[in-house]
Amino acid sequence: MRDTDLLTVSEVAHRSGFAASALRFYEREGLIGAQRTSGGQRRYERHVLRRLAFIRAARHVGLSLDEIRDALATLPESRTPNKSDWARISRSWRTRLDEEIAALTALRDGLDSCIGCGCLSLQRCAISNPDDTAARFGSGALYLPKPLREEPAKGA
Amino acid sequence: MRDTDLLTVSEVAHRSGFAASALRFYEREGLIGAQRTSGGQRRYERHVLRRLAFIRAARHVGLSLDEIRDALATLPESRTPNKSDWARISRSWRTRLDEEIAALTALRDGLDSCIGCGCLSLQRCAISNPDDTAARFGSGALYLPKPLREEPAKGA
DNA sequence: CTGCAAGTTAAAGCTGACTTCAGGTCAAGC
DNA sequence: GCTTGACCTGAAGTCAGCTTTAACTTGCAG
Repeated sequence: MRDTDLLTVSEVAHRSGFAASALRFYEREGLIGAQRTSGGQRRYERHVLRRLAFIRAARHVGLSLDEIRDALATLPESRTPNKSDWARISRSWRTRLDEEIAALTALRDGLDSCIGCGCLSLQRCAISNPDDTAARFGSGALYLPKPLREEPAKGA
Repeated sequence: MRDTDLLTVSEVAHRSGFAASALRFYEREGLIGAQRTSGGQRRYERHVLRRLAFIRAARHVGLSLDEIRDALATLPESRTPNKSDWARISRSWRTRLDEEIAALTALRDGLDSCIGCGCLSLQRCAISNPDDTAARFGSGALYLPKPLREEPAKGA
């Protein structure tokens, strides 16, 4: 019973909530690492769970895997990352979320006035104008709660 | 100079801000329609611009093309949609945006406490826990402002 | 030592919202 | 009538973030 402190793929999958295929994908993408048995099977150190927790949190906040990889790369390699490392690395998410909330709030408020006038004018409407500040968008993959996706408001 | 009131693909593309390829795509998907010349080229009626403005606004709010098609299908076919038609159809976006804002705010507040403790625990952290209410996410394609996507906060 | 669940790989597939390409046609100014 | 730019179609490509598949190997309980 040696290597009791190493975890198999299915153990990590179960404890992290990620599918085994996602773990392999993350490894290929350089987000996590793993040791191998003599036979070539993956064996994970326990700290990978914290890394995966970070990845999940970051995905929720809306970071791409590229951004997450960059963030993880700033962790010290010489020692096990501690609480303040994780705190530092996730502190800037605050700003990001604030900005996202502000953008959505601005959109909502613009919508209110648009509903009032019923315009949706390409020239004047802040929401539909492709050149408007509020309309210069990319396709961020922000994760939204299921309810918002599965019960699309009928009638709009 | 007949059919002066009909628009070509490039005119609609320029005035709506959508690429010509997107207009053809939207037509295939049943979101917009077009007349044809004897030679088979598209000629758009002016009201397609309002429809496209609606589509753009809806995309910004985060609706999928499926949802947009459903919404457009509720417009009257017998007459040209008026302001109150467009207002009705976009009113429910308010609720949707409110929910999205609430979800992000909850996430941000949870993040604050997580930064405080530096935990990111799979068992306890509201942000990284895969089973947590706040963590049951789908992959909504909410459009985020470019700045948020192009200047990923360094260090996280 | 055997049986079989769990693991391995590379490669292909999926979703959504489009864009790009190849190969050909149309329309309008001169 | 000719030239040229705008337009046509169907099919394939793109991107992210994974999942699925096929064919094969490992590792551990009995």
